[in-house]
Parts: sequence; structure tokens; C-alpha cells
Amino acid sequence: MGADYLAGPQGLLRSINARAVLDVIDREGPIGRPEITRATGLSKTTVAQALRELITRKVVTEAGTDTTRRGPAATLYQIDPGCALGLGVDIGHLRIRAAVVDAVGEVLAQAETRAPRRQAAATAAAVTALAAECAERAGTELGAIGQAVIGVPAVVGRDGHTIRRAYGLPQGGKGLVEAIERDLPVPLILENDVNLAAIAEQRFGACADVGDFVLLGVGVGLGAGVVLGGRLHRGFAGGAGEVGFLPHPATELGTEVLGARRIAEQAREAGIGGTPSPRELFVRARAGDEKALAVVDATARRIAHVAASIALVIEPELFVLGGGVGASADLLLGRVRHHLARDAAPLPITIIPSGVPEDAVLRGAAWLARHHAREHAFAAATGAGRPYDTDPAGQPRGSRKGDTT
Amino acid sequence: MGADYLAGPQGLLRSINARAVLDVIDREGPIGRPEITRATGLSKTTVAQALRELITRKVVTEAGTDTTRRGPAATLYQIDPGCALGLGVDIGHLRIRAAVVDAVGEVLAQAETRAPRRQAAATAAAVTALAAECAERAGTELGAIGQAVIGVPAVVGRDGHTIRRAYGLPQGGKGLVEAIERDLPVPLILENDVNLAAIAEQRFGACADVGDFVLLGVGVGLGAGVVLGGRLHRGFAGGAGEVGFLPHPATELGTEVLGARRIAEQAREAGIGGTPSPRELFVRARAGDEKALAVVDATARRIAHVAASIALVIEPELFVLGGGVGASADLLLGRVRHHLARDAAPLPITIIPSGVPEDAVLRGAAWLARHHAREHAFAAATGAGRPYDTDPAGQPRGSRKGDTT
DNA sequence: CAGTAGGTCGGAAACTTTCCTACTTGAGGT
DNA sequence: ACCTCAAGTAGGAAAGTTTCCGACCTACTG
Repeated sequence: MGADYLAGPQGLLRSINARAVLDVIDREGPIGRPEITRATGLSKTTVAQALRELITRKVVTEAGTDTTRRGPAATLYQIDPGCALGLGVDIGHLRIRAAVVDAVGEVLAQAETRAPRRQAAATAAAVTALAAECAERAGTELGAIGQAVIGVPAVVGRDGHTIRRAYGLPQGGKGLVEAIERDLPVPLILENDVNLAAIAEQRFGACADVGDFVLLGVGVGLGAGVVLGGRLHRGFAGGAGEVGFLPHPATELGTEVLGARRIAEQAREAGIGGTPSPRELFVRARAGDEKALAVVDATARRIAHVAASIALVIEPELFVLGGGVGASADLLLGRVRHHLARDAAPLPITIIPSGVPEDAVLRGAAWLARHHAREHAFAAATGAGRPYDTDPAGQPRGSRKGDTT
Repeated sequence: MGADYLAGPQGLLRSINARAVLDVIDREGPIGRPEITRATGLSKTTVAQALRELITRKVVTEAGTDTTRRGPAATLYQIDPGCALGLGVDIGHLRIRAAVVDAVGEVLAQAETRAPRRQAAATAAAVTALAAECAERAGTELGAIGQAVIGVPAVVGRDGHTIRRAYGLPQGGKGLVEAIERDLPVPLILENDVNLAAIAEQRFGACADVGDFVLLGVGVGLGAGVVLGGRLHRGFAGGAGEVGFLPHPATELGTEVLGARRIAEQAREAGIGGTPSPRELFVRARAGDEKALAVVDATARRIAHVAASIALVIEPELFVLGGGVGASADLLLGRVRHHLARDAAPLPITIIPSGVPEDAVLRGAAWLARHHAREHAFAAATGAGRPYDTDPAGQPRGSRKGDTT
């Protein structure tokens, strides 16, 4: 319980150096020993010792030789892909998807199924079934997976186990988490879906080197994934980024600014009959339908307002337009920028389309699961884990037991 | 340019341990050697060695003895107050204040003067004169001060040297920074005044153990100091927290939500003649003046809206009401809470009065200056500085030359 | 007398330097 | 075309240095 001042015996130095070697190998892909020596600044003796240790601990493996230079071939080293497996799950409105990835990010298996609409228990069963299927297809078993991350359309508490405002889940998600935790023998945490999309954007998309950005997820509702200083900002109770209810000149506080429901309502107001789906509306707009275009423009205006509000609070470097409706960036983006220029000219707002058009939530979940699984394996292998915290997404792997330490 | 992987020789371990000892001494005040041993987990041999080094480096001094236990008296150690001096300056609308603090936070000297209204050059001269006066009264000279932090009513860029939107400064602050940097022989950075108030709140006020909070500074304008994860969030270009322009049901984007100007306008609308100052208005309201109370209530409503908007974006643990008008918390707070409960009931918003009623900006500036000066001195003394970054306020001490590395 | 503070010494752990061997390439000579 | 040798590289081992820790010792105070 005592505060940790990070002081210790020589063993600490060994941990630090082992971790440094591991990080270099992770970052520079297959890499030879002399280069590791250069990159870390350590002596080759120390690097050799660390490598021996990491190999016996099974987090690093040899990966062929490098014969580009003259002289004897240098042995190459890489992260052992099998040292940590992650399971990502995306519980969407229509489908549930799952994927198993290895320690280097390779997708070993992926599967999906239709989302049950009525019973939370059915959703839980679908998740565990998908997970089992993925594990089998990946040639492993669930017990070997180090971490599972499940993306849900809900606010997830800091502990990663409690959900609120799960309007998009059967029975409001009641009992869902408990059922999955009971039946899935994998350390598990939940995460808000838009947050995971933001992580995907950071790792695979347009925000690789952007420290502060906000992903605007326009789907059934409007949400934002807030990344500050390279790490996801969840808020005190996980409710950061719930920007769908931001005040707006045309709405009172507490009214949803945007989302499928809101778009449908606007369609009615615009005199469009038959309550078409947002997808249908965008198809019509792309075809030139004036009324549909008006709805799109209104949507863009609201997005611009939300972005401006966010910018005034945290001033991110970049906004990214993502989510289901966000995929229609070709139609929306120009109009959003137009409204920004008109109504919020002095604000330095840059907004770009998502760089992860497909499966953003699933990929983010898989990435996060892989990250936590790796962190755990690396910490075990290097003896202490990284004392200097660079964890991009906080929060360690949740246990299955509710240990409220 | 190469990425730094924090690996190194045994000397690194020495640095780490020296830093750990230093941190314990800093935190636990005068403390004996055996207790340092317990707190750090190091052996007494190592602690003794580290102490010798820190004392010869002049960052630690002996501070009497502890005779509470039986046996020989234990020597006590403390941070050498003189090892780092900081200069804090608050350039306010009416007054300019400055203070010199030592490494343990003791205020050695403080001075103030009326703020020039016309010329930025006069403001700069006033600042340097105040600084010189403070240094002299503190029994030192400007060259001995390790860091100066100047709080300004403006947006300050990440470099700590460029200011924008300095409406509250003579000539919009044009040439101010350059003049001060030319004449003040101290490493210097600027900081937004509300941000400094937030730091004061974190260090001396109500938010000592709160990781995420927002200080709402209600003064001539409305600004927010955003602290996330224990560190100030400045935004990409230093513009985070400019919440005075947040959209609001009654205002268009780009209109100032709140501030002295706005309050005066509301007073006119409420039928109050003579354009009283906000301070006067609050005096009347406290006396029971109905019209003044109406203005106060409208102000509270706007604060509530701004807080709700911020909460939807970042969901801080706590809001603090500060700034000039914020000092009238007794009148405002209840009404703000009322409006929050009515309009933003589902949001978990806690708002409390400031715990730093006096000189918040100045104290924050002094704290930050002291912090940077200390960090510099400690890094020099321990050989490497802290590799594990816990810096609460980012950004090292700016140089006087504009080195855009 | 017992418990505590502080110092010293030898041992253990970890990193670095230096030296050595083995291997591959490429240039130049036969 | 083949051989030889110099240069450059990879890997390993031994000696040396730095740092930390445990144990022992002395001195002091209730």
C-alpha cells in the first residue's frame, strides 16, 4: 500500500534494460543484436545476456539471419508471436464480431454472427460461442488467451466491468457482463465502442503520431473518443465523450443532438415520407435528392457545432469523422468544414475522414486486448514490468473475480 | 534524435535511487535516515551514500535532530530551501503582482503595483521592476532565480512564449513578451492565468488528490483550467479551456457566454441603471436587491450550462468555482447547483467553491516557477533527472533565446 | 541493559571494456 | 578462373568497475 518510489537493487536495472531491449525489438521488427546494442546504448554483453533471458522466458524468438552486411550472418530477433494472445469483440447493433490476434498483431481468426435483439443472456451466449469458435480456428484454446476486450455501445466504468446507458443492448445490458464473465474463461474488460474506434484510429488510422485528437463517431447516436497525450481519456466514471447531448442553439440540454433517431426526425421535418434509414437517406443525397441533401446539411451543421464545443474545451490537434454515418465522409466532410468556417472561424479545427473504414471497433478491441496481454507477458518476462509508465490506454487486465482492491 | 529507451549503466540506478531519496525527503519534510531507508526500501548504506551526494550537491541540508526515540539522536534532512528559487508574476487587469519563493514553497518576498493601461512597454517595465524589487527584498539577485512564470490573461502557446487573444493586456500584449525577455535575466515562461489558478487549486486548494478537475474562472471573461490525470491540459495550441465561447441555447457560437461585459449587458436587460460593476451587482444581490439577484441567477444558469458542456466532453471528477466573480461563491453556488439539477440531472457534476480565495494566479505562478526550478536543480543533482515522468505541468523551463529545436 | 543511529568491510550483482575467434566479402594477384 | 589476403562484422569470454546489500561494530541515550 505504501507509495512506490521506484528504488531498488541492481535487479531493477536488469529489468529496465531487459524492457528496453524488448521495446526495441518490438518497434524495429526483426532486428539484429548489434543494432539493438546501438539503439539501447547498452553494451553488447548486456544485450546478449538480456536476449538469453528473454528467449528462455519465451517472449522473444530468433527470426532468421541478416546477411546484408559482410562478415558472419547476424541472428535476427523478434517478439514471439505466440507469447500473448488477445481476443477482441465488438457487440454492435446488428452484428457481433470477434477476432483473436497474436502478440505481433496478426489476426489469427475472425468470426461474426447476428446480434440477438431480445435477451441479454442470448447476447452473452453468442459472445462466448464466437470466442470459442475463434479460439478453435486460431488453433488454440480460450485458456491460452491473455486478455479479452469487449466493445459495447454503452458507458463503461473505470473498472471495465460496469456498464451504464446501454440503450443499444438487449435489456439495457442487464446481466450481460456477469453472464459473459461467468462463461468466458479469459481475463476480461469492457470498453466503450467509440473509444475503441479511437484506439483503432490511433494505431491503424490517421492519428498515428497525433497526441491529442477526437474521434467523432456518428452512428445510432453521437459519441466521441477522446485521446489526450496519446492516451484514451475516459473521464471520472467513463462518461467522457458523451457529446451527443451537448447544448446547441437549437436544442435544450438533455436533448440528443444527433444520431439515427435525430436524423429520422429531421427527415420528417424536411418532408420526406416513409421514414427512410440514415443509410438510405445518404444514398438519396448522393443521388442528388434535394430534401435528403438538406437533412445531410443539417447533420453536418450539428457535427460542426459539437466539434466546435469540444475544441473550446480541450482543443485537440485533430478531429476524425468516423462511425457508421461517418463513413459517408464524402458527403459530410465538406459541409462540416463549411459550417465550421462560417460559425467557428477563429477556432483552429481540422477535421478529416477516418483512416480505418472497416471494423474500427473490432480492430480497436483486438489491439487493446493484445496490448494488455502483451504488457502482462512482458512484465512477467522482464521481472518487473515497466516502472516508467507509457501505457497508452491505462487500466490493467481485469480479473474475473470482482476484486475491488 | 534517436528515441530514448531508458537503458543504461549502473549510474542510472544511482540516479534513480538518489531521486527516490530526494522525493521522500521532499514529501515527508524533515526526516531521519532510518525512515528514509524504510520508505524507499533501500539499504541504509545506499541511503547514506545518496545523502552524502545530495548534500555535496547542495540540494539537501541537515535540519536538526530527532530525539523522540531512545538511543543516539537521528540527524534530520530536508530539501535545501535555497537550492532553487522561483519567481511568480500575475499580470492582472488592475494590478501586477510578483513573488519570490524558495524551494520549499516559502514566500521570500512579494510586491505589487498598479497595472499600466496603455503601453505594453510600461507593463514590461513594471514586471521587471517588481521582479528586481522582490529579488532584493528576498536577499538575492535575479540571476540566482531558476525560473520565472508569468500569468497573463491570454492564450499562451505550447512554447510558453507566444500569446494570443490578449484582450486584457495593453496593446493586446504586443511586444510584451519580447520586452520582458530582453530585460529579465531569468529563464521565463508564460502561462494562462486561469491555468495557474487551477494549479494553485491543485496544490493549495480543494483538489489536492483529485486527478481530473476543472477550475471555472469567472472574471472579466470566463475561462476554464483543465487538469486531467493530475496534469494541466493546455490543448494543441494552448487554447484548451476557452469555454467562454461555448454554444448555448440563448447564444450563437462565437458569442461570449459570460464575463463582466456580459453581466453588465444582463444588468441593463434587467432594468438596472447606471451600469454597475459586477462586484457592485453582487453586493446589491447579497443585500436582497431583486433585480441584481435576477442577474446573479442568470449568471449561475450560464455557468451551469458551461459546466454541463464540459462534463459531457471530459467528465471531470470535480468542478471548482474560482476567479474574481467566483469568489462570490456563497451567492452563486446554490443557484448553479439548482440549474444543474434541473437541466443536467443525469450528469454526475460536483461543483465546489475555490479553496484558494486569495491570489490564486500568483500562487499558481509561484508554484509552477518553483516546480520547474526545482526540477532543474534536482536533475542536475541526481545526474539524470527523473526518467519516469510524473511532471505535473509538462514543459521545461524556457530559455531566453528563441531556440526552436 | 536494551534499543537506536551511524559507520565500515566484504560479498554479490550487473554493466563495460578489452581481447579473441570465426566468418564473409571483395579486391587484387597468379 | 582460381587463390590469397585484408577488412569488416558477429559472437563470446575474461577482467575490471560500479553499485547495492548484509553483517558486524561502535557509540549514545532512556
